[in-house]
Amino acid sequence: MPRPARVSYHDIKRAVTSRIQSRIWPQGTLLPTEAQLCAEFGCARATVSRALRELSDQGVVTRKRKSGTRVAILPPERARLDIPVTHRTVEDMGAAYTYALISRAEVATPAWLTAAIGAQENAPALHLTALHSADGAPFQLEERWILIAAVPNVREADFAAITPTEWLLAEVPFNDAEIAFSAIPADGNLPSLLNAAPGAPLFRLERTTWLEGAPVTRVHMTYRPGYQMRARY
Amino acid sequence: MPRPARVSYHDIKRAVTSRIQSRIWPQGTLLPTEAQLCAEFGCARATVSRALRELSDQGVVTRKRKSGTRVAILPPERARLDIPVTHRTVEDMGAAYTYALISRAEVATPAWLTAAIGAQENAPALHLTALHSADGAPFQLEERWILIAAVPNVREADFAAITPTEWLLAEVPFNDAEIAFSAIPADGNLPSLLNAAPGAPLFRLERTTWLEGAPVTRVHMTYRPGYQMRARY
DNA sequence: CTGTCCCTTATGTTTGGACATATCACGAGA
DNA sequence: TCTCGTGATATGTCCAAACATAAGGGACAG
Repeated sequence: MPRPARVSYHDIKRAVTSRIQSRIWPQGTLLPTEAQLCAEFGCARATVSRALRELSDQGVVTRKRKSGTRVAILPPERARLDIPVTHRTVEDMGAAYTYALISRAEVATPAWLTAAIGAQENAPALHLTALHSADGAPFQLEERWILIAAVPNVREADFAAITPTEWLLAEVPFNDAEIAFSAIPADGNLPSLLNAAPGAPLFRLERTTWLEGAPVTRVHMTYRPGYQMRARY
Repeated sequence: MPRPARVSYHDIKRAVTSRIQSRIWPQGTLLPTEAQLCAEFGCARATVSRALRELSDQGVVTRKRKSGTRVAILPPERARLDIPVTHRTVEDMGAAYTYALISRAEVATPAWLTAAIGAQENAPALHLTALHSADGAPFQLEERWILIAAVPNVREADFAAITPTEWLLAEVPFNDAEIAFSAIPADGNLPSLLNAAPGAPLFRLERTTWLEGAPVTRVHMTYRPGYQMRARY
């Protein structure tokens, strides 16, 4: 098989993954050193290095100085999940997106929340609920707390005109976030707002974001009955 | 501010993210070219290039040949989710892990499945159900179909001794996978097996994997009531 | 036998240089 | 006016060389 005039790091990635998948290098195997590989492929060490670094980022191999590079044991099923803003999710389904603010109030952060995110007791927060709809049918209910200390100008934001998610993305940088997925029963005002049978299972995404270690906002996004969140990898 | 003798691509990443977060470069801004940046930081273009490439991988900036590098508009909320094998999930909770095979049978792939994953009609499959427990309490119910054509030696596998996930990870490479999360009601045998109230909301993860475009296996993993799947990013 | 020091080795990073390639912008020709 | 080329430009990739750094392993002393 003729090899291209110049060997790309893509070629090396392909060759290595192929040997791993065909069990030429079973899991746990120590693979040749960068120097050996670049001799084999006839390219610079930087090229091999980049290929192996990217495979390491993907979790296909693990690398350690001096020890060398090994085929990862139990590839840790790593999925990259893109969570677009609801606006886009709905439009990608080919539906018309509409948004309505349901409630807005300044409150003291509830105790369960301060404990969960590491905020000060009774820190003032803006509490919002909003409904995102697809073709007029309820799609997602958003319940959000924004810590006013973290974003003082949130008081001036007009959340009837722009969704909290989009306002925050535009106004507030954040370093760190945590998400959690769970299944919850439709209770409280969920059945009527999301057009669900009482007690019906609903998919919920919770996200908390921090800036420099200080909590900024927490959101609960509860989807309409039957919603599935998907990802490929 | 004194700068280190040699500038690392980490320094550049920090400097760039800092300018983005502090709104010196608001979203959509075209940032200086690599050549300009490496003049500013006093380093080689390859160093700037690596920094910007990694920021691009993280979704912080978007790059296009000739056009240049821009601060990403609406950073697409990209989460990397690590889904360890159940074995590890349970042990990471500090609980004792046990596993039991509940049923094993060769069946024709059900029609809804062939349609969903692109398999042949009535393709023979191995159908398994198994229960994963933490400290003796049901933790996750696994229901799996393995296409025998894709993995002929699955007939010899002893799934009483090893979990299907771990056997497959060790035996079968795969290129491509899709996962979906949803909330489902506890019905059928779920209430008794997972110790859930009938109709209670349960979190479910579905995963399908392919090898060279041919489906290999589909699994439904249903978690005990109240389970949350978490990720940081 | 055990702990310390040092040498070796494999990966990690930077450099300065070169060529490749996508694509924007502009100008000539239809 | 519109279309098609063509050059300029910013990113994409590769190279050869060098130094940095973590860590395994052996020599040596206690």
